[in-house]
Amino acid sequence: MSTPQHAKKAVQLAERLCHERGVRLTQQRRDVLAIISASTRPLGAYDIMEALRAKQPRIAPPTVYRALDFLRAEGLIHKLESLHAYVGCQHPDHPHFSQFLICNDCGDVDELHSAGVTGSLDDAARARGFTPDHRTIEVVGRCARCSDETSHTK
Amino acid sequence: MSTPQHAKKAVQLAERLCHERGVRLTQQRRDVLAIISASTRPLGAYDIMEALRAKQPRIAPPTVYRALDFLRAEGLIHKLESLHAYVGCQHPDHPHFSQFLICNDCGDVDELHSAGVTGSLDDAARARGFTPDHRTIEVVGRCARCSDETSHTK
DNA sequence: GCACGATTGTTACGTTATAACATTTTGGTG
DNA sequence: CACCAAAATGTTATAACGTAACAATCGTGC
Repeated sequence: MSTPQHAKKAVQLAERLCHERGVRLTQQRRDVLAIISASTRPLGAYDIMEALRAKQPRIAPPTVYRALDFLRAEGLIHKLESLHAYVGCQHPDHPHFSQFLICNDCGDVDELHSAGVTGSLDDAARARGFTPDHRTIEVVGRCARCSDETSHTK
Repeated sequence: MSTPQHAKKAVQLAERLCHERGVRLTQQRRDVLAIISASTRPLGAYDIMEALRAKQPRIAPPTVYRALDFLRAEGLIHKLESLHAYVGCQHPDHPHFSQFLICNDCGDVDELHSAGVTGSLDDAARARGFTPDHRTIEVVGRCARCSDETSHTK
């Protein structure tokens, strides 16, 4: 799912989107996005900082968090609250609400965009007079691949 | 919503449930539950520790986290991942999946139990071959009361 | 009483995140 | 081009959240 090619594509798409939006995808931000996009797993901020240090040995936490804030604001990455970790967005080119399936076994994350989930949640919220702004929807469990592995006798 | 009476009732109910389940609601655990139940707001672990120190000045973090772990395992409290904070459970007497509405303005939290939300989320997950275990569903926005306040001219 | 598991105490540390202020870079304007 | 203002980054320090590891104590059943 996440390969060097995938990372390159993600960065190229981000370049285009940021240009269209009149915001600056600086080298730092590009680097952070590339690191996240190249990973098959969610990365913590300090993991990202480690990776950045290959290029810039003196990087400090605020630099990383600022890049993460920017990328999140532009919808280029998502934060998984239940893991304190970050993943690339699968569809950064249009606004959407996501749900995440996080596998306990292999650590892989799948990003969903179920209109039914968002709809029923927003309905339930509005029934209480609540106006939704940001949604955090994460499911921890076991992915299809890992379920298959254990259903076969090893 | 959360008053001293409410806190007392929550503790009494917890007493009964723990007794039925054959687990021990010790003084520490009772104190932590009482502190959380008496608050109108989600409390961080260190907030709780501060409150405990009124009785026991030498409390350290592990003590608090152990009590929180117990109370969560028994379904007596919930953790709000997006706030790193804890709230009392509204319906500890039967197992359920919750969704939380978190007001950006006043900080109040409302606990929902929408079968529609859980159902559509689990459906979406299973459609990907994913087996759900634990769910984190939190909505940040503006509650009814705070919306009312600003719609009236001040 | 005593043996055992459960609970709590204690010390130290790991991880995640931000405040505050200095410096540099960038893009527009005269 | 030189200058300015805003944006971005650097830097230092610290806040906030959470756990590992081991010792001491408590509680219950035998």
